[in-house]
Amino acid sequence: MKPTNSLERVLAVLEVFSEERLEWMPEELMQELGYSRPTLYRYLKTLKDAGFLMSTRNSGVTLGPKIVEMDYLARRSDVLVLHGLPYLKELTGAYSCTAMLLRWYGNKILCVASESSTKNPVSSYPRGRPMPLGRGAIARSIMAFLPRPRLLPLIERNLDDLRSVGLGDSTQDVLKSLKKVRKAGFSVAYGEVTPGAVGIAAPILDDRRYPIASICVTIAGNLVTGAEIDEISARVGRVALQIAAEQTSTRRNIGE
Amino acid sequence: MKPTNSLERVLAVLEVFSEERLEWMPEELMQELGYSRPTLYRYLKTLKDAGFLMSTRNSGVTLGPKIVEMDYLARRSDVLVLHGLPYLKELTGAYSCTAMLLRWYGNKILCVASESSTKNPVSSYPRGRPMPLGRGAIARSIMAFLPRPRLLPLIERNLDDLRSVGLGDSTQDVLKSLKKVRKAGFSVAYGEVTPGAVGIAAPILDDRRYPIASICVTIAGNLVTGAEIDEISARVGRVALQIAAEQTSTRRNIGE
DNA sequence: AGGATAATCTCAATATAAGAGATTTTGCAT
DNA sequence: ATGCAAAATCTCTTATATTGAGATTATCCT
Repeated sequence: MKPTNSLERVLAVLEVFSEERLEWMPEELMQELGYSRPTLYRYLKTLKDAGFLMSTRNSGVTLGPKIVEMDYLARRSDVLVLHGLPYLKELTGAYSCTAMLLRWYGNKILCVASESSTKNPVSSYPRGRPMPLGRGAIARSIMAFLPRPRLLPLIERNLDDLRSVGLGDSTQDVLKSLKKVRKAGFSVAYGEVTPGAVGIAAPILDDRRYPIASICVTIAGNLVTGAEIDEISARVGRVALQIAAEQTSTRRNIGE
Repeated sequence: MKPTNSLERVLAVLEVFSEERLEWMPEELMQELGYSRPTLYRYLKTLKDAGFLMSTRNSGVTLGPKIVEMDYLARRSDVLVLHGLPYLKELTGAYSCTAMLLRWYGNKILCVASESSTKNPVSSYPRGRPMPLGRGAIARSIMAFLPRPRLLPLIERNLDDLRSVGLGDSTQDVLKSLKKVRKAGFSVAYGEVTPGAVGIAAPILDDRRYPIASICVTIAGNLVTGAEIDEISARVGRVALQIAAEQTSTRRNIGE
């Protein structure tokens, strides 16, 4: 995805920030993005004036306060979060666990809401943190419902991980495993992302049965029996359906 | 600030989202921003592809998942948050209260971190929520340290609010009240923002004594005596100085 | 299936981004 | 304070990308 117009080139500046690289110097950005000095500084000025970036002491730049403000608004406008939160609370009320809501966007799985009822959660992905694609119940719950052409390249790219968690050796085997998940409607993983943690996830599908998100309960493995996992799985699956139902019914009356 | 180039015009699309208006229809955006149909749709496509916006099922747009992801990164790169959080925990550990860290940017006071040690906090501004400028200990703690030319228009614009909380009837009176705050180094407010809540705030100044942020403790009024408020005030003031000392960062002010 | 609404495309006119290099401003040490 | 080096901005021309009216296609909803 190389930028083709100036709009995308400005936005590309924001794309370079990552967990590994939270601060950039102008020189580095020129290098990384291939922009000339005046151009880069023009972009930076625009982004800083809008609050998307701010300068640091050592003349570097980091993400700015406008982002913070917009995330607050995003929390309030995301129907998935709004509808889902009560269910997360319900689940954390029922079990000593962490319950999360994760969106499937681009090629990422992104946590958008997270609730915990345990002091030291075995695994707590906070809002905004992307999840790995190749391992864990969440990834599988989503992949299982992706259309083949979308799915295949993902499997190829993550085959090593998928193999290591026992999904199968070949693409075909993985597809077979995913078919089972599809049939069950949920997915369970034992310590794939965090050692000792059991993850139970169910996809949230839109009216075309395309996965838009996943709901997941993470619980310490030594706290639950197999029967309990079955019980929780069924419950998570039910909740996923309920959230999905509420999503598709969000219609608006025309004519305001 | 009317957009002068295409970069600012794209970003202006993101500016229209507010707590009152979380979702926009393309038609409305054309109207509001004055862009032609193809242009608006081009912008929307760019912003959606980058994840800054997403479409809703009624063909409207809302803020998208990229925002969520970037806020996660922003939390990890903001030295104010990183240095400040332990102090917030210290304060919520010592008192049954809410402790917050708020940035001064543009003409806004924006909460960037918030911790509570009480079940039902009397007032809990979450991260990302802007604070009113005319009332409350926080606003005053910052205004007291603004240079005159920057301060005067702010006072004029919020004179009604400032008057109603007893800061003075004229601009001159308000200036006098703020001078006292400046001398004390902190500010206390009784139920100005939330009825029954006492707010105690101290500014975080950069090396030029320009306010970049404020730290605030909010506590239920019926929980504290006057003496305790004095104690907390001194403590909040000390913490503000400590955080300021640790700031190796933001020297420049953003969004002038 | 059909009508209405939403989104995209075409293409000419024109405004406007980009960059090399000079210049100014700022940061920092003495 | 003073001066030096690094950082940021400016100038100005060229060429290119952006724009919008209107037509066209895709999508939604009954």
